[in-house]
Amino acid sequence: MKFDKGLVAGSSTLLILKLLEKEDMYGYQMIEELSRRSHRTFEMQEGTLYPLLHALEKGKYLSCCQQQAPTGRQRKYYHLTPRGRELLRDKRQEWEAFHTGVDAVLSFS
Amino acid sequence: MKFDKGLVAGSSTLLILKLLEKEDMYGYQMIEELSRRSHRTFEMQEGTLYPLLHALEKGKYLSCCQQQAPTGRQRKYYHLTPRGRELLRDKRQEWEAFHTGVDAVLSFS
DNA sequence: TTGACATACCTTGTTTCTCAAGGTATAATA
DNA sequence: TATTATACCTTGAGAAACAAGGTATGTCAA
Repeated sequence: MKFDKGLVAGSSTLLILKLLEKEDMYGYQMIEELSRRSHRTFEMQEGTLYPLLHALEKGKYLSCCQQQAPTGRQRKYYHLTPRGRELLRDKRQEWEAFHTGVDAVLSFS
Repeated sequence: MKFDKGLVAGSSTLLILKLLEKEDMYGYQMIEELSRRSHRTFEMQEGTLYPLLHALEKGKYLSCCQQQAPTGRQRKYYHLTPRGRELLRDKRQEWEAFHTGVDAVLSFS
């Protein structure tokens, strides 16, 4: 689905961090998983994901290690650092507050 | 509260249209009302609101008429057009879908 | 009366972010 | 052999918030 660019922008970090909460993943896999878990609601573009991953790595929220896949191809697996877990918690709270605020306005009559 | 710029961006149009659903308002009043109805969650900046109002007016989603306030001061009251009501409905649906998608990803375990 | 504050409108410049579009390279498949 | 899927990446255009600045009027206390 096509969303307002803004909504996507505000949530992409949260969504990616959440994906990595339980297991390490590589970029291509994240796009697949995000689509799957959201029931095809979110189809993140590569041009959105890769710069975001690089920024998160630079900020020490993610660490990265290159591994050989069973197929023989090279993959970059990203891992959530403790610092990244904190950010996930913060972003989650931010989302809750935001979501509550919007619904309060929408339900006003 | 301070939010990720993106989330604000994605919802500002929806929130403003919703404010005007039941009554006409002027810019300054919208900022107050939005803050009140969201329980101080959203403090929209004037630099965000005024360009947005102008864009919505240009797109015929809002109409505007200047009126003299009881205080003697000039105010620009904005009114939701039928076209604006359609946009409100669409933006509302977009928000529902988005919100459902995010929660689906966040509740995945 | 004068200074501060609230009301009410507006614009500019910076920054940040998505995404379309393009690129590279390898493995699998037809 | 050609195409598709996988897997990574960058560039450039466009959109939008917001800090910071501006103008002007009305109210109110010292």
